[in-house]
Amino acid sequence: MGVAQTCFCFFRVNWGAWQVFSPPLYLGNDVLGELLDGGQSFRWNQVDGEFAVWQGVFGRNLVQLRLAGDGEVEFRLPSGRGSDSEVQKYFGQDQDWEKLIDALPWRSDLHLHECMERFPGLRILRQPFGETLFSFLCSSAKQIVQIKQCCLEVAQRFGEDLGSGSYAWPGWSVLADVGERALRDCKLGYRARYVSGVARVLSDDDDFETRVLESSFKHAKNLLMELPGVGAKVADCVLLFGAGKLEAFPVDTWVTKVMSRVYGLAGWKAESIALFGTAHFGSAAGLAQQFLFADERRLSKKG
DNA sequence: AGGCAGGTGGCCA
DNA sequence: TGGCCACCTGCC
Repeated sequence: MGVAQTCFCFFRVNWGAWQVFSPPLYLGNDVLGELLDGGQSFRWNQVDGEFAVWQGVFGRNLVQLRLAGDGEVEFRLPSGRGSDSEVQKYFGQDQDWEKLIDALPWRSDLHLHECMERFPGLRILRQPFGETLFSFLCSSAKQIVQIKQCCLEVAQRFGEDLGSGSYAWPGWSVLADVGERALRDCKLGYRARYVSGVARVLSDDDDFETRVLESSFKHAKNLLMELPGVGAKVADCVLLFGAGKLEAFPVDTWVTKVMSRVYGLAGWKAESIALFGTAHFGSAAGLAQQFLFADERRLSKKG
């Protein structure tokens, strides 16, 4: 429960009409929740009092989402603001997910197959690069709820007010200016030093993102890991969720658990598991990772 | 009430 | 290379 939910001083948004995606996007309620609020993005929340409406932010876009009766996903933007095509891109509509899914080794990997059937339609969001890097810098030794709080707090204090209690991510140059102390006040703890350091580097380097996008996976990962606070895990998350490099295989505690229990990799180092992941699951290893991850969290919640 | 959390970087053998 | 520990702090 952040400040945005309890304060009614924000301006109301005049929403445009509900629209569908092209090609159409069908998801179950739980899969939609997993997609928006399952650790890829930290910027989505269910709207108070409006059953099954999600509201989120990326870039300067404020978006609402809902499921029609037949399971088709619909979205809307504030009238006259935001970009339909950016929403389409964010949801990966330029990718052939059926083909990517089919290319995963589900025929020979029973566990993967079961995870995929439990979360039909799950995909990888294509989030803006900078804010993806920012969120995962905040993620170390934090749980999803806390990461969300940090992202909200920073946006609220330093980002543009988009209305309806939502705020844009402020960008590196603003973060470089506000300094480490102010970031600590946003509950970032020791991560404030990392964010501040990265902000100082990237606010002076306009084509870092371009270099990452244009580099091979391995080179891009090395580029990211030169930044303070970016190790292998954060680099993989940024490449997967914020740079469209689907071969990235982030290894966190959940993935470590599945890989040791199901794939016999107990005792392996995270980096070795990541190499195994890319080798075993192939060029869309990150998509496989997302299925395994979602299922592992489901198991832990069930108790 | 206190341990622990979706990691990183630095130091030691 | 491999292992251990400090780093912050709010939530379960």
